[in-house]
Amino acid sequence: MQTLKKRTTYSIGEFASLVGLSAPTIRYYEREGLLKAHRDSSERRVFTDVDIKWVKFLLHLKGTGMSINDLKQYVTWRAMGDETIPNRLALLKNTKTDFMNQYREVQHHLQILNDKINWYEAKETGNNQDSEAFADYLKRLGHTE
Amino acid sequence: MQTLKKRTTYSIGEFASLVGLSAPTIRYYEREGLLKAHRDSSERRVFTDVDIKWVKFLLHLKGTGMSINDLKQYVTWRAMGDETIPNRLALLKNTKTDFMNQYREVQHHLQILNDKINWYEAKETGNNQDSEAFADYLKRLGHTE
DNA sequence: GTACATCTTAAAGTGGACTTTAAGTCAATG
DNA sequence: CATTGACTTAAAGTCCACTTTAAGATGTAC
Repeated sequence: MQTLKKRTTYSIGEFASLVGLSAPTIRYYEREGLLKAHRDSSERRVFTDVDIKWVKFLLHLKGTGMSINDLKQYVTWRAMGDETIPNRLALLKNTKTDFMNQYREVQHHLQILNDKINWYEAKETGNNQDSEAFADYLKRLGHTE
Repeated sequence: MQTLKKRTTYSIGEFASLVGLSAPTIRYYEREGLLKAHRDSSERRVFTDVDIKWVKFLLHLKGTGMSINDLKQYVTWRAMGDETIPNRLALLKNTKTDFMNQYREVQHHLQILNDKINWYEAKETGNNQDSEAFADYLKRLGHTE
């Protein structure tokens, strides 16, 4: 059973748009050690599909709240081999804990935003009980602060 | 039926810690026009419970993704009276739309973070199918990218 | 063979949201 | 009545994550 691997490579511009970043940002990430590019005969960066997967993974981590510095730490540990798996796991779990806390807060913020939108809409359509104040409206809904 | 209103006032330091900000941040918000403080006989800022409610409300809006500039716009419209309610409503609805889009993205990021944590844990306890690659693991779970 | 897009580097600049500094005022306490 | 701590202002500084600039090299299209 023979497997044909597509051997596609990308310039920094192609690569950048494939992962949704700018070329300067890719260079910046490389300077920070988050990725390393191969080079062609004239020192131009060459990227592969594996690099795409890697950057997309980094962006997922970043999207959960990890800073560039956190990512650097992760990448450093990764380069050190399997004995740093506990470190990486702890970092990811802390990230998750922070994320979940933020998540809860943000849901409360959304609730207030929704309440305010509904309050304005009631006010606009004249459905407001005698121009009820927002604070009283919230109290009536059982939403604090 | 007589109502006793507690007439408590706060210095900037007390106020700041009550709303979870620093005194310089309160001054910064005042400079930006997000709030205005009363002053005592020696020009020191004086805040009330109403101000606390107001700042907390602003922080809820801020927590849904509104920038200081968005808040300034909101406050400006608010000061112009009820004819700007449609403007404010539109601003809040746009904020909500942006928020919901971000929310969905971030949930996907969390999914990948969770998958990676579980993958590491499987790897640690030796429960990994022959050191299955993360990409294959994701594919098996039906999680893209 | 020349124009043009795209790449290369190092270094400086940007935006947002504060934070810090410096120099001074004021009220209360010992 | 001097020290202390909390306040006042304006202006400069900080942090993060990029972005922009400048000056030059290279490969491709006509």
